[in-house]
Amino acid sequence: MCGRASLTKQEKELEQRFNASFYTEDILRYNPLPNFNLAPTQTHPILIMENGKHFQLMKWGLIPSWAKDEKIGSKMINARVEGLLEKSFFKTALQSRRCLVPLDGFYEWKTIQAKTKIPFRIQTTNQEIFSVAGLYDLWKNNKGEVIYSFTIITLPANEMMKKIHDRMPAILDPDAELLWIDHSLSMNQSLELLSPYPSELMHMTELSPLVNKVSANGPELLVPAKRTSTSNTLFD
DNA sequence: CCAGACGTTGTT
DNA sequence: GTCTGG
DNA sequence: CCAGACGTTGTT
DNA sequence: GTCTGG
Repeated sequence: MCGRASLTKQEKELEQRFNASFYTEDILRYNPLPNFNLAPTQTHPILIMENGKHFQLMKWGLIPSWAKDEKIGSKMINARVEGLLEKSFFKTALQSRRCLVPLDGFYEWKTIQAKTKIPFRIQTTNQEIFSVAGLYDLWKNNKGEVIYSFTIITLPANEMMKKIHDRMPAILDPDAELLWIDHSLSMNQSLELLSPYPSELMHMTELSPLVNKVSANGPELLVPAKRTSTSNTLFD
């Protein structure tokens, strides 16, 4: 699964990386970056291809347009790639509402025992911004305000990720990013772009439990955990 | 046809 | 909205 | 994902 | 235990 992430860069860096721009009013009203602890329901800049490439602020957790209540969104933070074509929940989004989720890391917790979990930060080896394949939708609340929301597609874990978890987010090869949000692709063509990112191009760092708290959000979260006597048995 | 669901994860 | 179940 | 709350009534 | 909030 993928339930927490980071994008520790500024808006300007994001604009340069994707050659796309923010809406000025979004930046004035919100201040989404940098974010050291992106959690479900929080607002994140998402890249879409509507009237040109631009970043749209969206809440993490897909709220389908027909939902009566936005609460469903906080559960719909991931979509398994294996089920995308079979589930009405996601199928229409896969057809016409694909998006890129820019991140520079994500967090996973390795379960040691029922009540013991250790957080890890996973990055690409170049430590740069990468894109995760996502889906989005628009939902109207009872005031008539439009709420954008997104979900992150997950794949079976690659060899590196298997050490801590059996799923991983669908990180896209940079060459596949623009295709993923291209409207001319069929659903099947878009699915062909999704494959586990190579273990050799990723690396992970054990963190302290500071990151557990959603309210914690600063560079101190990224400091690697001090090795302890239990650490040596983590991957048995 | 209509009615009702629509999701993932982890844990047991 | 769209799919599944009956 | 984890952390934290989980409720109703009447009165001001 | 289960749901909500972030």
